[in-house]
Amino acid sequence: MTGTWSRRRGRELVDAIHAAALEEVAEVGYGRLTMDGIAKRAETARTSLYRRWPSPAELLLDALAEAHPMERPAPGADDLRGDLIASLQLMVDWMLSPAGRAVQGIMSDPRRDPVLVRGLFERVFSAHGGTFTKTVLLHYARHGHFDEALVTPVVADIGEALVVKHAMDTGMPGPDVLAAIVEQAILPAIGLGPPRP
Amino acid sequence: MTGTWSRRRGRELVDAIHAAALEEVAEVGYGRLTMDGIAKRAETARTSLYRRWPSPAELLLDALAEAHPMERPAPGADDLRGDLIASLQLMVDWMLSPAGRAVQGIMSDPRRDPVLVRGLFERVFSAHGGTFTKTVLLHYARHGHFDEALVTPVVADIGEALVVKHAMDTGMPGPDVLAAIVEQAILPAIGLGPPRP
DNA sequence: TCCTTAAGATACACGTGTGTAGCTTAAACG
DNA sequence: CGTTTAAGCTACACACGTGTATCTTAAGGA
Repeated sequence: MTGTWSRRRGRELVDAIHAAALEEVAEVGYGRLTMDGIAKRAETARTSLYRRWPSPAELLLDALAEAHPMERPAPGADDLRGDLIASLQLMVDWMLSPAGRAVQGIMSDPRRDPVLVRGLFERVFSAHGGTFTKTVLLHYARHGHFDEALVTPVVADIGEALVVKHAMDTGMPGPDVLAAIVEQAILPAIGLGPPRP
Repeated sequence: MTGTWSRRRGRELVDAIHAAALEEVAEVGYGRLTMDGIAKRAETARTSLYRRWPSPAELLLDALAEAHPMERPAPGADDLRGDLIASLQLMVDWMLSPAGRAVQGIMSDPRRDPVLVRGLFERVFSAHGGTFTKTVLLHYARHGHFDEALVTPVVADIGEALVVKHAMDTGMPGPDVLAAIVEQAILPAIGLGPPRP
């Protein structure tokens, strides 16, 4: 164009394309993800994309593989309620991140690729010790705060499920809602809740 | 074409188009919903669609407006657990119906139309007395089984949230999972659960 | 039966995405 | 500095969806 100008190459370019792919899928959804859209967003030529990836799906998988992994909950010693809230806050933060929004875009598509989904589960979730609240719950159960047998698959999902539903219905839950979820749903399920004090 | 053949008209044709629209959005998602796709699935000409609707969104809204409404939970007198399971089963049935699958296709799209979503909420959900489990919970609370104040927005969402999450992760929950959700998550939240018997 | 309605079919110009080819030229490296 | 690499650009043929126009013809009512 006019005046001075620089041409991106290698890592720098690839990173820009990865970022563009994550933004694109978060905004338009996996269903509308196109090479063209990613290229335009990354301000590069479509041909540069085809030189490296054969399809938007492969490109996106690459982008997610290089995205920052989500933080892991680090439960303390004696604040189950606080640590549960913190772990849900971690989840909310991740859902708001580019990678998190991209994963939502993929997971919610009726035509989501099973292979891609399995890869996501293994890399993003399982590899990091399961769900957010589960880590915290198991920690406190093993430290004798309650019976570990109470942490069933259903109970381990309560927090995440309510956060996702709230995000779908009303938007991302704030700290007050997270506290309500912990107090009114999770803690009662392990026998430590407000009902019947 | 060859031999005898009939041409659909009026209601018959409109119904076929409606059905096609619901199937289409359930299969390809709201993001990939096109007049062309609906027309092909309904085995009619695209021009016949444009004569009645200006866009896939309007067509879909019409289709949902005419779809069978979901059944309402009918709580009995003395089986809270059973009635909660039944209400969740109702939800699962609805999610598997054409209209239910269509609504999922809409709700999960990053570019979902706020107007369309509000319309859905008012017509499909609110008009029928709120969420599935909430109806049952309020019924039993008002009959003195527990304090109505315990039925907070969060508590009223527990069942639905877990059903949706399970459907996303693993597929539609079976009766055993529904029972686990009721016993391990909903009942404890209103002080009637297994923990601390 | 005749006549009005509207479904079906075809065609069009347009826009957008695909995947490939070929060229130019900036960046990186010896 | 000169050479190699690969990013940027343009063009192409193709496929698909859009929205409109036009014509034929089956269906259903007067």
